[in-house]
Amino acid sequence: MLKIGELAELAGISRDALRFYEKHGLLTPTARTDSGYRLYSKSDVLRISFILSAKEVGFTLNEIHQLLELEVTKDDKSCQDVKQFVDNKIQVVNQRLTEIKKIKQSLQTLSNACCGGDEPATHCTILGALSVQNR
Amino acid sequence: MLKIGELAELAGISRDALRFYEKHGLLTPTARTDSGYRLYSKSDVLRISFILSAKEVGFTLNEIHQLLELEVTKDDKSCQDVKQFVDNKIQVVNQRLTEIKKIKQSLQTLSNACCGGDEPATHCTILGALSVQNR
DNA sequence: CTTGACTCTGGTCTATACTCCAGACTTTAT
DNA sequence: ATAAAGTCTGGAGTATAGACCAGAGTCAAG
Repeated sequence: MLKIGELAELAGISRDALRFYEKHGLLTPTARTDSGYRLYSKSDVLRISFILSAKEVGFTLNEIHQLLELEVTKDDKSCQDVKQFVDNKIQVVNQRLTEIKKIKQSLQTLSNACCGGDEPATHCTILGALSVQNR
Repeated sequence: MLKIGELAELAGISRDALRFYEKHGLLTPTARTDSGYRLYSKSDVLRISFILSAKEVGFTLNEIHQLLELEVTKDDKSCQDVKQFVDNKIQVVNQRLTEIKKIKQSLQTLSNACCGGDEPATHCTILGALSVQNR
């Protein structure tokens, strides 16, 4: 079991952020010491890593909450509901995937066009690379 | 040339958002009418679409600004600088790509495990699907 | 030539996602 | 045993990304 500072360091975020997530129902420590210190288990570590991954790619804490909520409420829901919700999210993720690939493509094009040498970058036209192929 | 309302509708955002982007140096309309109305050109449309794509996948307006800044400052910079900056961003994008693929994988696993029928979703264990394979 | 829709600037307000105290208690190291 | 480091709760403050509003000017249609 990890104390808050240890998990914070492991996850690369602040203690305050962990308390913030707890306050908003995203991650409740598995246990507390008698003196009230938060204790995080292995599964808490996995959970926080999911939260951070999801955040990284642009989900809001609210959306992440909904995703995690599924676990808690699944007994009260039909398979149908869960599947629908999840398939919906998959669509969102797919869209995001498409966008990010485009952006990568743009940056790659720019990088390739750019010789990398010492001279001014006048002909390394980023907007040519960036905007043309979006949407 | 488009007026602000027209571009707003086209891009699917608010007029206020467009003014906000302008205020923060992301998108200055190509021209103004004599009376001060903003006029947006075709390239402004491309630019806004890039901004929105980038935002969609989790870049902050600040990061987007940096990306677009490249275009403006490229004459003062060496190819080397530009290439370095861009290659750096590509790394970030790659990371994001990895994260989002993991999340998609997780959701997909969950969706597959879920029969989609009428019964309670007890065995559609999202955390099993979600957390195990992250990071 | 007026009415309604649109735009302007400037300002205040809001939600999200934290960060940063303060004051008190707990744990750890020497 | 005591000092330093860590943790607790509660509350205030901050940055981002806009939304919303007021009062005034502009434009297009009938």
